[in-house]
Amino acid sequence: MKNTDKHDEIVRASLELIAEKGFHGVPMSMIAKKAGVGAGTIYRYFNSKDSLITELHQELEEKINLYLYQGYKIDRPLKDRFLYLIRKLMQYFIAHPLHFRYMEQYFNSPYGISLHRDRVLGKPGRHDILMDIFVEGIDKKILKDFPKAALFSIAFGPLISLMRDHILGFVNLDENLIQQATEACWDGIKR
Amino acid sequence: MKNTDKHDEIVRASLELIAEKGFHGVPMSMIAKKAGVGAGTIYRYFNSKDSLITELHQELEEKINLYLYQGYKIDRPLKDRFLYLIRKLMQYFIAHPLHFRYMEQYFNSPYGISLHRDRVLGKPGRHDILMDIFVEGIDKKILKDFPKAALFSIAFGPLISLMRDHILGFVNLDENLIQQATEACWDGIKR
DNA sequence: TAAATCGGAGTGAATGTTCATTCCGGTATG
DNA sequence: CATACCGGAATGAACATTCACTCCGATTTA
Repeated sequence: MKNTDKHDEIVRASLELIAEKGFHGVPMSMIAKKAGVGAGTIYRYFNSKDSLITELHQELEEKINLYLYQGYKIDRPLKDRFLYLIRKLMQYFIAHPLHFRYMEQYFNSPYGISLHRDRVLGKPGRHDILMDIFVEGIDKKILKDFPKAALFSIAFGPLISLMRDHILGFVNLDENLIQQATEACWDGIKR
Repeated sequence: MKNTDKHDEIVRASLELIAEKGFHGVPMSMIAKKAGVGAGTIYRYFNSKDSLITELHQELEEKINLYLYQGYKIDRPLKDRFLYLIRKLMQYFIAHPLHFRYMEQYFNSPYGISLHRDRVLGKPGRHDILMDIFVEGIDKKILKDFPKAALFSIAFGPLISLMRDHILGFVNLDENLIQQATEACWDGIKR
């Protein structure tokens, strides 16, 4: 492979623009301009706008997973592992607000919904450390015996909502708030 | 008085289509077809697609508020009032899934974000029974002393997330789940 | 009362705009 | 000079919106 500068520029520009304006608010021409390339050049690196959107999502998800699993200790108690994960997730998104906005957009789109379906209904082949925790927790009677989707909602609903308000400037997610919120999430799913 | 049949048909068609496909997935021509009117007719009732979207939202919000405040007892204890509200909200959305999907779309759009800003940052002139409960609860030291936006997120994040999964068919929101979820919401915000 | 006229709701083809995508001439690279 | 790579004008499809026209019930006129 050769010069990936342009590829990266396109990705960066897309991320910034889409996170701010949404998928439909950003024409390819705008991405091209911001990336400093010709409109046609984008199509040398991506098949379509759709695949640009999807690939960008995958790229972000990989980055996030990598970050989450750094320092993850499989042998700690369930609660510790859970709190560790959501804490890191919040850290990540506070440090990368554009990533959050992008993922949120994606999640609230047809792409994201089918992805979510695969996750919470447990499509075979998908491996998800969080879902493993849920399964283990239900099994060991530590967590409520709810469908995985419900545990996910109860645990992540408030976090996502808080993150958004933080990034939009409606609240300031300080250490105290994070502490309380993560504890509340745990209390919501524990038996 | 004039005949409002067409107006109502347009509103009904818009609600169904937009709830299912999203704002951008629904051309005006599609709405016209489903409503059984000419494309131009829509513009006799609404100035633009934008105002159709906004007016539909307002209409729904009024309906929902009306329903919520039916039977609301201002003299009950704070906790009871809070639980009453979120319970009724869930009932409403379970009974009207299209309304939920529409409101969710709206909420996750630029329109909704500025509306949310007005709400949680307390734009003067807006009167919101829920925010009153938060203010009173903080004042009486019943609720955590967090910004209103944070209380809102912690209380409603899980509900919205659960509602969505219910409507998409990922979980079944039965009485038990509702009970547990609403209690968890309260526990999340109480001191 | 019957005919003529009016007003305004309703229509949908036409318009103009905004894109995603393509294409081809130019430019760097080897 | 040949090859790979780029740019951005050109293209065509999808849409929101407009407008010249039709239709029909109400109102006026004869």
